[in-house]
Order: sequence, then C-alpha cells, then structure tokens
Amino acid sequence: MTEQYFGTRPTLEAVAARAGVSRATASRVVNGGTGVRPPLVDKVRQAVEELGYVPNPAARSLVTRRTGAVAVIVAEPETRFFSDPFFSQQIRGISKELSAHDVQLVLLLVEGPDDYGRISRYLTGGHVDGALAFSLHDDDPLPAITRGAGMLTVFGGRPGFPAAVPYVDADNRGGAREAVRHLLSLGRREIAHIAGPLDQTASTDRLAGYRDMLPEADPALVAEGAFTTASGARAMSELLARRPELDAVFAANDLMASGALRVLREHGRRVPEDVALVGFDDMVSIAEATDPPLTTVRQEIEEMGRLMARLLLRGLDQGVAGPGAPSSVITPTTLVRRASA
Amino acid sequence: MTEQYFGTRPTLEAVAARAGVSRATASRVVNGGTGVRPPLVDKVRQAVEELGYVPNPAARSLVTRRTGAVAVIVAEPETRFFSDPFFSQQIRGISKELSAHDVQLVLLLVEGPDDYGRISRYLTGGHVDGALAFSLHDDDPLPAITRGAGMLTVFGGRPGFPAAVPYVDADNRGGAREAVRHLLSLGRREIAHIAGPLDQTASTDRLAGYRDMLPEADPALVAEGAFTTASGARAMSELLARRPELDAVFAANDLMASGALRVLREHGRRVPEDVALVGFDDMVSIAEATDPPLTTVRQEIEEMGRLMARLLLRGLDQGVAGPGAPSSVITPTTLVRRASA
DNA sequence: GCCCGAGGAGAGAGCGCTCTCGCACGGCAG
DNA sequence: CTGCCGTGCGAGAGCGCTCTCTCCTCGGGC
Repeated sequence: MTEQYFGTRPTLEAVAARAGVSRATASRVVNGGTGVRPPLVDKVRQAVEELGYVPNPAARSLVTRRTGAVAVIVAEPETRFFSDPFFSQQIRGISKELSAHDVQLVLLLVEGPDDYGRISRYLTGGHVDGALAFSLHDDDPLPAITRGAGMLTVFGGRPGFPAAVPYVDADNRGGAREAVRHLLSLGRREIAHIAGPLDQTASTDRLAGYRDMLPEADPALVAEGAFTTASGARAMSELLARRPELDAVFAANDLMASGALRVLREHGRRVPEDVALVGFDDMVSIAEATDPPLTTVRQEIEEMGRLMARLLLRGLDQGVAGPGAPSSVITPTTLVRRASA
Repeated sequence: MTEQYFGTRPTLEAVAARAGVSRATASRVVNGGTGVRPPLVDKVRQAVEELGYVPNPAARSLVTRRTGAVAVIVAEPETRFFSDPFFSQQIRGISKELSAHDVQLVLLLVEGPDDYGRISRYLTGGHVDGALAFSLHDDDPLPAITRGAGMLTVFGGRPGFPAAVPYVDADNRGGAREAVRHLLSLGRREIAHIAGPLDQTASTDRLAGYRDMLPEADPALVAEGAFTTASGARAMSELLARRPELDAVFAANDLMASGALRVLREHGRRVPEDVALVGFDDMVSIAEATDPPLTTVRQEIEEMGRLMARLLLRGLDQGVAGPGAPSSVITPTTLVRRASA
C-alpha cells in the first residue's frame, strides 16, 4: 500500500535525495546497477520502493531516443479484420514476444485510404522504434511509407513486389502442394481450387502450389474468392456450374472452405464421398466446427507473429545501420487430416 | 520527396531559425497558431514543410504531462480471445474513435497472472493518459490496479462488483428477456438456457433475463458453458440427458449456440421444428454460417467500443478531478430473426 | 500630441532523465 | 613513502519542447 502523492509523482531526484546519493548514481541503479557498490545499490532500491518510484518514460526516451514501443499496422478492409481470427492470433504471438522484452505494442488500424497520412505522420514522429505490418495488397502504400519514415519494418506475409524487405510467411506454395497431393492420393482427378484475392501473395502462392501439382488443369477449375465465407460459397456455385463433374476442392482458407461446404451440401453433394474438401489455415474454431470437420493445411499463426516480433527486435538491437536488415523467414505448414478429405 | 537528414531530425529550433522567428512563436504556430500574425504563421508553416518537421512526442509529453495515448487492456484466457470476433470488433470501434481524436491505442494483452505486475507498472509509469479494460471476471484484479495507478478507466461490460466505475454494456438482461419472449410466442414451453461462465456479469445478466420470463423454470433446464463452441455442445448434451422433452434453447452467445446446434442434429432433433434455438451477439460470420442460420440477439459491438473510447476521452478532457467521472452507458439490443427460431 | 492598454513576439526557465567527464580515494608497485 | 592506475561517485550539460513573463509596438481616446 504505497502512499499516493497526487499530482507530484516522485522523480529520480527525490529517490537520490532519500538514498543520500547523486541523481547519477540513482539512475545507474535503476538501469541495472552496474558500477555501483552493493550498499549503495540497496539504499537506492529501498528509496525506490518507499517512494513508489517509476521512471518517466517521456524524459527517458527524450534522451535515449528509444521509445520502447513498436507499431503494429493492420491494413485490411473491414470485412476481414473482424471475421477472421487470423489477425487476433498473430497479434497474440506478437504481444507475447514483445512483452517478454518489455516493449509495448501500439496498434494502428487502417480504416481507409485517408488513414495513411496519419500513419505516416505517426511513424516519422518517432513514437515508436519499429513497425510490424500486415497483409499487403500488391498496390499497398505501406512499404513506401515505412521506408519513407526510415522505420525498420517487418512484414507479415510476403510482399507482392520485389523490394528486399524482411518478412515472415508460411510456406504457402508448399502447403498448397501438399493439399493437392493429398487429394490426388485419394484418387481424385477433377480437383478445383477456390483462390483468395489474387492481388495478395498468400493467394497467388497457394494457387502456384496448386498449379505445381496440376500443370494441365483446366483454368475453369479455378475460381477467385475473397477469403470470406460468403465469397467461398459464391465461388463454389460458379465451379459447380462450370464443372459439375468435379470431385475435389482445395480452398485457399478455411472460411471459404466452410462456405463451399454449405453450397456443396445444398447441391446434394456428399463430403467427402462425392467431393473431397481441403482448406487452409487450420483455424480450429472453424475447421472443427464444420460438419464434417475440415481437413486443412495448418500454419503456425501465433508462431509467425512471435517470429515477426523477434526479427524486429533483433534488427532494432543491432541498430538500423547494423550489419544487415533482418532476413526473412518461411515457416513450415502441415496437413491436418480430419473428415472432409 | 523530403530530404532525409539521417540521425538528426529537424527540431523546433531549426524551424524557428529558418522562419526567422523565435522558438516560442514556432511552437505557437505548430500548436494551432492563435495569437500569431498571419504572415509569420505562413513563414513558419513553410519552414515546417521544407524541413519536414514533426514534433518530438517525448519532449512534448515531458512538459505537457499528456501522452496522447490510451491503453486497451484485454484480460481473457487464451481460448476466447482468438476464437471470438467479439474483441476484434470492439477494438475496431475503439480504434476509430481514438484515431479521430489523434489518440493512440496501446494494446496490453494479459496472458497470465504474472502479467498484472507488468500492467500495473506500465500504468503507473504514465505511458498513457487513460485506459479501457475488458471482460472482467468477478475476482479480476484489474479495477484495483487501474484505481491504484490513479488511471481513469472505462470498462467494457458491467463489472461484477459494486464499485462505481464507468462502463459500457449491452442490455443483456433485456435482450435475454426478448429472446425468451420470442420463444414463448412460438408456443415453446420447455425452454432451456445455456449460460456463459457465471463469474461474468454478461452471463448472470442474461440468465437473470431468462428467469425474469420463466420464474418457475426447472433449474435442470439451465446448464453452464464457457462461451465456446465446445462448451455449448457439452452443455447441450447435458440438457438433452436431463430434459429430453425440451423444445427450445436460448444460448448466451452464438458460439455456444452453434455447438448446441451440432449436438441437436446429432441427436436427430430438427431445428427449428423440434427444438427452436436462439443465440446472442449476432456474430454475423457465425450466425449466418450455421444451418439453419441463427436467430439471435444483436448487440452493437463496434458501437460499444466507440462509446467506451468516447466516454474515456470526455473524462480525460475534463480532467480527472473534473465535475464527475464519466457515467455508464447501456446500449440496446435487438432480436434478429433468422431460421433457427 | 501624449498616455495608456492590448496584443504580439522573444527570452528563458524548466519538464525528468541519461551520460560524459572529472575528481577523489584506495591499492599496489617501486 | 611516493606515484600511478583503476574504480566509484558526483556535477552538470543537454535532449526538444511548452509556457510564463516581460518587453515592445501600435492604435485609440482625450
């Protein structure tokens, strides 16, 4: 039960006075205590305790030029951010890693094109030491903004342009190959694909994996969705109209797979007997809730978030001018077999 | 294309020099420009532009004692945070309101009991001006922490203790009454309830609403879940075992309703013919994806988030010592009729 | 034409911290 | 016993900004 000094929080000065040392020594103790003799360390520690001293972050970062915070920028049209647990999970991984290093997470949600100015100003303002950014479309202005602000930034998902920026991504192409390979191993021959929006690399990479395994496949077997349940349903209807004889579907995420599943059932196709279905993500709350439960390609979403944070922190520690920008990381995927294929 | 001065960003001093005015005048212009004659204002504005000046937030908040940031504290066991779009949506509303006022959002996720120390230190450290906190269990230490830190805090959801803290909550009790009233109007007489965890007021309030309409109901008609799909399924199994003759279920959220739906189907009960089912939340991605689509009680989640932020900002503006802590707000609910009841 | 008041601009103090520098003191070698 | 080096501590400058206080200037009223 520490006393409350309303209005005037104790300063380092006060701590120093109470401990009978100089401000410099008090500062040394607060920041690790190296080079100070034990008895003095104890005295200062005690003074800190008694006064309930907490360093003023503004004063500190004014001189250190470090804020101890990083921005997490989520640029995604309405629909996806709050229907897709993907981001929550990735942010969770990021949060864990950051708070383990006592770094704070400032969340910047981009709601519309006007927001980019705000974000840009915020980054150049030096509120944060670095940034993590998500889910770029090919024409996303974010990389240009973070570069312009001179802000070290790690991206989530491979950016859709040749710039050499550090990123963390799942092995989308390999995962897709595995999904299709599984369907082939079940004896399926008319394998359709419901792709995500093709201005995102996650979609194009998964499509590329599909094509790797089925180079001869009829283009009519591919339909584009938008990573939402509804778009998956729509794409499935299209595919059934175009190629009624299809016997398998690989959807680029679980949400679209669940939409497809509903449409398949409405058309009287049994899953997996008539049509085998594989998703992507292994979003447990979706994949296990469908009937039948979804066979899907699992990516370690939380781990990817953790990796992004780790990469950024490492880059920050070496200084931006250090031996190298952090390099990128591709995380493996695994096929999770449930009942739908 | 502003020139980049690596290492040395321009200061107010530099702007003042370039504009041929004093630092004080430059500051006045940057902060609104009142009391400065137009020609000087223009000169300063131009200098700001040319140098690409952005104020140093640390220096600023060192003297103003305002950070321009608020904390959003999410204390929720793993499972729920990333399976439930609830939070994402509420955070979205908060983010919109905050960024409209140029206030930043610092996200603090509580991963375990050890984190409370970290949070407490962070709040007392003065990193933020105020806080928004979520989803308290009855024994949650958060209110004590924010009070101890002297931090103005608006809660999301009615806290489970008598303290007079400002909060924003949906009309859980009224919504529950409406759900049950609807089931009664359909002629159902054996109406069961799948409650949420009973150490949260959202659950107890919804249960209270159920009891308001059915004061005589057999206690065996109520089972407790945990707001997850799996727990909803489990609760439904229990209820069917205890009261096989039930003809309606009101679940305290959509996730549990979807779990219940699966179990009902597994037991050969048709929905809505044999058993009518109503959920709560109107989580569109769930309620519309079930088969049949879920009748549910809608709460305006994003709006609630926006309101929380508005309440906090207003309180902050008046100063904590102002005429009054912000008062609480209860937002209305509406019944959304789909096919399940 | 003079005085007074209002309003606009500048000087300077400080917000709370870190960090460099210099000084003092103790131990050891010569 | 003296000189030198290493270590521990304190003094003080300064990070970039805001804001008060003072000074100056200009306009209006008598």
